[in-house]
Amino acid sequence: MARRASTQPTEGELEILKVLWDQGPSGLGAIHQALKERKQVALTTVATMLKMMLEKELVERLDGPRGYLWRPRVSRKEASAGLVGKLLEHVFDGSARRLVAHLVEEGSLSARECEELRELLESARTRAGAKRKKGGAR
Amino acid sequence: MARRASTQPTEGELEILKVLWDQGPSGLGAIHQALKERKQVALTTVATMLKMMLEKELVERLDGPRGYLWRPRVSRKEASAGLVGKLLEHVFDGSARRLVAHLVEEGSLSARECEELRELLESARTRAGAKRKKGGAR
DNA sequence: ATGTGGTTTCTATAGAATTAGAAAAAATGC
DNA sequence: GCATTTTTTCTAATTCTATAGAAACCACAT
Repeated sequence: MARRASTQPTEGELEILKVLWDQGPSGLGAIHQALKERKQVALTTVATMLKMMLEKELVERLDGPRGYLWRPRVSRKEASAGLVGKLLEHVFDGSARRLVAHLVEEGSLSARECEELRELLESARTRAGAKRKKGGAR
Repeated sequence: MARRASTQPTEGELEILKVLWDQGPSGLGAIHQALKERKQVALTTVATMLKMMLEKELVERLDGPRGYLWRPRVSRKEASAGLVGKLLEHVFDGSARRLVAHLVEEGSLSARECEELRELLESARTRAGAKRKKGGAR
């Protein structure tokens, strides 16, 4: 009668990872400082979350000058893959095309971004079919 | 010492919404049936979730032939917007362009899909700047 | 009218996530 | 060395989510 034993970062954990991705290995204080900008949160809360993330192997600790430095063990890319995958699977029926279409419709892309992406897709198109690592329709 | 009072669908709720979006207003039995295809789950579990979703106003009930018919109160589009928004915000720093770039890099798009998207972006590019509803950089 | 079968409500458990106080431990400043 | 600050650990309350049994409810066929 329980739930998943996820290794995926939760939303809160993601916030911390984002800080670490952005500013590199940081001490508790620095992490707390960065988070406070966006949301009021106690120092010990951050500490507790880091501890949990350590168990989930989302971060590791390095001996730093003052206590530990916390470093992500998952890359932004890896975390993204998991989250995007879930989104695709649950909402867009596995169709990345539909996801992009959604972004376009929602106006999330500026004209310039559309342009950039067209170019990106242009070059990807020629490479696709060869590179192909695992999930064509993930 | 509490948490948000979210109105966002959870993963489980999303599964139910997905069923409702796909097959329209349905009775409990039909929903349960559809869900069972993917995961073993008890009928009462589905019923309880529907009840919670009712409180969150994610669904509404219509008097049907046998009990209620359950109907989504959020469109696929709305739910998508929320989820994609969160993903963008937390992982891609609000850059939809980076999200698409991620999809391309991950090989989530087939050559044909790239082609389709290029066309889609082509036409969007010309319209963008005029239409623009709210979140250019969401 | 009564049993049958699906539906709904009530109740409860348990794990995950979020939050943070208290206190211990460690480093730092003087 | 000792006070101060920072970090870490311990503990715990609260909420959310997922799960489902038990029982009440209701339509309806015979």
